[in-house]
Amino acid sequence: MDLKSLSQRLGLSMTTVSRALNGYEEVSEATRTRVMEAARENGYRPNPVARRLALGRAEAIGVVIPNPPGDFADPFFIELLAGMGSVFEAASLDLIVTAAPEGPAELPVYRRLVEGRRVDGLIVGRTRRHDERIEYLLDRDFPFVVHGRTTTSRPYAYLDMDNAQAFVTATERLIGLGHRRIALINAPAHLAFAAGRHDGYERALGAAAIAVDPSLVVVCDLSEQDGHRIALSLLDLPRPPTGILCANDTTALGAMRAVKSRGLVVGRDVSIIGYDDLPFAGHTDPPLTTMHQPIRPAGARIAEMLRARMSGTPPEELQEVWRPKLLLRGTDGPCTTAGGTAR
Amino acid sequence: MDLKSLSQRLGLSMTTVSRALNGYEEVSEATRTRVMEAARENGYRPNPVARRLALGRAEAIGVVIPNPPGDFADPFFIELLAGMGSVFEAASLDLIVTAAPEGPAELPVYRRLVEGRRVDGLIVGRTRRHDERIEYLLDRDFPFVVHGRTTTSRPYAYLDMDNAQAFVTATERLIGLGHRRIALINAPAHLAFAAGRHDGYERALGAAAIAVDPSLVVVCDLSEQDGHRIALSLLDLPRPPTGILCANDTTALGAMRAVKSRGLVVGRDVSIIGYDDLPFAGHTDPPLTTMHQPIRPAGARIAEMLRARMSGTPPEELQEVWRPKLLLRGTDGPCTTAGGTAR
DNA sequence: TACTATCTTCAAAGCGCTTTGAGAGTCAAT
DNA sequence: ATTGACTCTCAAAGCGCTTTGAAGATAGTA
Repeated sequence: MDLKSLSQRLGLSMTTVSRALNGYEEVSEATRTRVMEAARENGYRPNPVARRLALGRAEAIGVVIPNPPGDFADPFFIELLAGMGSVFEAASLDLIVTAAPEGPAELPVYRRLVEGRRVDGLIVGRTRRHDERIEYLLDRDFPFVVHGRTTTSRPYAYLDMDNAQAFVTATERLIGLGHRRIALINAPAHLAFAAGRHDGYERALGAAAIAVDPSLVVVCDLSEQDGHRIALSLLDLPRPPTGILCANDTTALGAMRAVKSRGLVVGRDVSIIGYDDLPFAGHTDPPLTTMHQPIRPAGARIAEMLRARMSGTPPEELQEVWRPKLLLRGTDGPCTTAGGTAR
Repeated sequence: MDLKSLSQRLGLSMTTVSRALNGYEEVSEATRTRVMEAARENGYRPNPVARRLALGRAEAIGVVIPNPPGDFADPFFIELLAGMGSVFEAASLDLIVTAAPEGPAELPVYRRLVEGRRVDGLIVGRTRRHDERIEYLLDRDFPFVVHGRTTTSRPYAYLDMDNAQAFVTATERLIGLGHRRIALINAPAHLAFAAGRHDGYERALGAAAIAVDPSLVVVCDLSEQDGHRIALSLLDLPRPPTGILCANDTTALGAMRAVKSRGLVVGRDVSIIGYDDLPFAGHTDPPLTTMHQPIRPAGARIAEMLRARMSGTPPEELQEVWRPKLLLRGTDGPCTTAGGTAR
């Protein structure tokens, strides 16, 4: 059933039927209801492709999921997708998902989407401190929303977590528990959120008049293995930390394994705080104290922001920072070591 | 740069340029290279929407991710997406992702994709024993590939894991370690793979002449919580099991927690085997023995199968069953209890 | 030279929708 | 009656591509 046969059946022109269906003023109420009814009865669905051609829009949104070639892709991405999905579905926008590894193959994927007119808007995730994807999109004045933040002089729309605040909170928690030697296992410096976390960590230490010990600040590739390796090296320090802040839950898992393998007890000898609150976090042994962020709502909000951006809202009005919440579970505890050193 | 201006610039008709670009025979080699070159120089990309309208295809594939309203969506789905992504990208097919919870809202999402001509093919996951999505697609003769299997009299394309074989293997492993009281925490019966797993379990027990004890076969909703609850009830049995086979790794996590909370040691007092090999599985304490399946390659293969199906390969030729591998880690061990009972 | 066979190229007709610019019909005011 | 102001409806022109059916150019044969 296409527009033509529907309008013939109704004895109306295609124009009138199309207008009735799309809510134009110039159609009388009577004809409109008549048309709507007939459309429903005949199961008429406008051909989206024809519609797009006429409108000159793609009626689609693009997301590129960053998948490290070897690793598992970040599981939280699917939650973000689910959150966005509901909003786009309601707006009958298609959500086009592509996978690309970080690196030289990444930008071409974005170009294909943008220059090939396959999408009307993009969502950018796993943001880097300097991010050429964002520069590219800004250059072309293409609508997009970033999950995270980057460094650029031009305004852009984003929804970010307050990483600095999160790590102030986490650090303060450990300080409040009596810890003085607190390590930070951070993400690689090129990722945007790493800087904020480092800031928060130093700020909280400063406020408590604790000197920053550079040997306690280390970078990890976000894998469990690397978290394990790095935590071991921290524990082998002459004066090892009694608390460890981790870049994410996966890293925290590795750190826990390291602590246990040294015969120490997590949450007693060494406190650990993660970040993300992945599904497994409540179920480790002991359950992981971590920073929780509402991922699905964030996805939904990002989708709404993108819709606003696409209909002309200036990027300055589309900038939000959400605060993760500290979720106390079992891996943090009072510092039990005199002098603030484990063992 | 559109086809018209490109052909004008070349002094050729749109027909010839279009044909040259799309590899038709009727164009001389000389013109073809001339056209190709000009297209590249001018950065010409055919408008996909116009192309689709003319061709009458959507050039897109649909996937619906099943997201339980409350829970985290299954993390392995993103791996499947990543696997499919590369294949579709190469074929320049768009991958359209929608989220829908299992239930009454699910089929309408499929109908919208199919009847709204938004996709040329679909991938169906989280297959149910009786699956109305599959019946619907078969009724309409719409191309699709199933991840899993279902019960229907009509042939359809699928890639499934050999669940029966997997659970034969897992069960035999425990039997080989001396276990006699082996529990099965299975998935809800309406999910397709549950039956196969139950079969495999019983088959292996039968082969070892061990009677099936119905009180050792229980159903779980696949969450950690439920796995924990059910494992506790198993351990409270008059004659508790010494080995537990779990429907998935998440359930296994819950079971491990239950065992520990009873003061028992996982892998010594009670052996546990999971299924999926999720990223965390190697990093639990002790590391989880589980069944591994190559998810990303499976996604890629499913994508290829769908392309074949869309170009006419009969479904009978597109049916594959892959064998998961048993990954021995630390949660299985010899039965230490005389009489085959824990404690 | 005329005529057919073969190779290249083209103009024009869709694909199914939206939208422009204009034409009918209605009614109150002149 | 005439005019103007609305209200409702329509035919036709795109949107940018593919493809059909036909024609022009070139070469081969009689």
